[in-house]
Amino acid sequence: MANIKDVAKKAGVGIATVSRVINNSGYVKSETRLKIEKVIKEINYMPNEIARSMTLQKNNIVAFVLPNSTHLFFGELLYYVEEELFEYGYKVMICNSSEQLEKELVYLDMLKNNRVDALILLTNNDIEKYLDKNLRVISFDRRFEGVPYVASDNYQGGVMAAKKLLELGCKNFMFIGDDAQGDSTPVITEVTKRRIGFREYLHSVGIDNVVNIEYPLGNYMVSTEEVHDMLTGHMDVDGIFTISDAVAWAVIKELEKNGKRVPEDVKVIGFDGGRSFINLGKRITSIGQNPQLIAKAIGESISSFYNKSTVEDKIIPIYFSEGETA
Amino acid sequence: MANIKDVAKKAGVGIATVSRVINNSGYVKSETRLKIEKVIKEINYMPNEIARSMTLQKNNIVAFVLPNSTHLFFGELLYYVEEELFEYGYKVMICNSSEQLEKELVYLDMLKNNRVDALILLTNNDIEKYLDKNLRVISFDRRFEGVPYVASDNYQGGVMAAKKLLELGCKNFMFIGDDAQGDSTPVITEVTKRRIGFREYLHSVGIDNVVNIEYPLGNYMVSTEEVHDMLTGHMDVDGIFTISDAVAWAVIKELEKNGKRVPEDVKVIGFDGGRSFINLGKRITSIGQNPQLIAKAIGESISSFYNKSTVEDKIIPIYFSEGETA
DNA sequence: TTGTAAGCGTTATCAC
DNA sequence: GTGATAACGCTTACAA
Repeated sequence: MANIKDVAKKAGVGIATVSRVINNSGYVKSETRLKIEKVIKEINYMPNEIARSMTLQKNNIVAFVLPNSTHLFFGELLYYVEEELFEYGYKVMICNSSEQLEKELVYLDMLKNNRVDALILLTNNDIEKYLDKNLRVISFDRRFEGVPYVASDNYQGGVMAAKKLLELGCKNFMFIGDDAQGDSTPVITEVTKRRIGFREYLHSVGIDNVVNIEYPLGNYMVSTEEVHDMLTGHMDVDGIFTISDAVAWAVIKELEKNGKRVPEDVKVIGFDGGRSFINLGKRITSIGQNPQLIAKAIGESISSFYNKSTVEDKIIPIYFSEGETA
Repeated sequence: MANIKDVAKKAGVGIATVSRVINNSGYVKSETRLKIEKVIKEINYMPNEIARSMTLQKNNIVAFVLPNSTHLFFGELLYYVEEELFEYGYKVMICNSSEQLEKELVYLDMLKNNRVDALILLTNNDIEKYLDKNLRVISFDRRFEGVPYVASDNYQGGVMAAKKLLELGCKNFMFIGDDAQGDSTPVITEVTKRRIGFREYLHSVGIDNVVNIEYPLGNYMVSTEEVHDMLTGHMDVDGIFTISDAVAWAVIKELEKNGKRVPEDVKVIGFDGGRSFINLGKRITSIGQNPQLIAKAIGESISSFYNKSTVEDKIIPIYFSEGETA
């Protein structure tokens, strides 16, 4: 493979001049430039990016660590993050951690190794002790001391769901979502705020008997049996808010199996935006997260690492997504 | 950040010795090794991977170029590819090309740039003229002259679907899938073999009046209107084989809208494995592709680039996936 | 404007 | 066993 020396020799110039031409930097007589460009084409020269990273101490690669890219919402987010960062000239390395701290740490090391310029971290693990504030890490949906984060406005999402169910005349409420209460190391994720917003709003209008279902953190899907157990003894609820559309869907199926009509008898609101479930026959009413806006925020944050001294936290608005289940 | 020189100085040895310790290569007195390891821990040294890539001319990054990672099957494939290559020590860079040749070429350049060691290419574009056989490219589901490929046994998949529908007593057959016949540059993808296998098997048992529906290549989903048009005038068919589960699902919905019962009146077999549609209420009967096996094959091929002179093409077996639509 | 040379942090060759 | 030193291919002072 041809290198910069070959070009310089063949064009009868120094390598510095070739470098100036490639990078459009400094002064080059247009005559010389033309000659060099001709040679570059002739011998089909391409600058070696590894060598470039070496000198520049930057490789324009960002790693996105997430539990599982086949999860509906995460997959969408990955898609938009890649699209957005591409505009900035960054390439995205993907890491499906399967929630394993060990695999997450491998990528954290890659950041320290200079193999990637920044890390987007989407995790429920207790990774705090491995992070420090001068690492270029963006956290999504989770707060770590000193690490900039991006999150949807989960609290308002909860409030919005509560308001909507009230508006529709519901009387008996239920929230279903994962939580860390049962864990040995309790972690407060941003996601928890969906529950908090929901319950606090209901509390503010004098409703306190909300049925609260919690299952272990990080289970992105629930099984039929689990849903069955969750609903057992609570067949009187008529307004359910779930932590995700995937869970909402499972709940709706179980309700219908038990002879309940959705939304006539029970109204169900999910979370994420209902997009991925369009083909399910019934479109889920949902609080929508906007992966495109989130990706944009992440892109800005990453580019801020190199342009600003501080990177701001960002809260992304959610929206109400009309559907057929509430 | 500490480098190898710092370690050497602090340990009172040469950098070559440190390098030997890090890489476990060559002879090092165990006493010296201990001393060096101690220093490495003390100053928290990590070898700079960019520099290493520089000398080794290898960076252990593979780019996976695919149309869209949110497509159900592609997303699964991406997941397993990442998992499999991780075992080999490779990291995966993702590129959603959105079918744009332009974006695919950016990644092809990265391969020539040394930014990635190999490329996994999943495309319907006419990228042939940009490829050459000494590039480390693996193609999935598409054959390019001189480029090793991995594909499911699409032909047998078509045969399997035909046999099954016959076995179930179907008389009037239909195939729905994309194809390049209408394109300016006709491209034969491996996927086309699903159609060929299906039709050839039916032909071999004397059935030639198979209704053949084709739509433009690369549309991974079809709209309600398109499906409506496809079925118009063909309400007598009772055995349908579609190019993907996503299309199968759209077809089933349209059939039911027209008062047909599936599978009682019409039997439908999709392609991909029906996994992603488990929650749809009805599980699609399907010819399954095994993303895990495919990923394994891709991993082997990529590692062969560095160990063998030739990389073999690989055809991955498909399987029949029992469902409720045939 | 242009070229020489130092430096980026490794690995690997080759004397000692 | 070990340590200089030459690559690897680029960017960027600094000198000319």
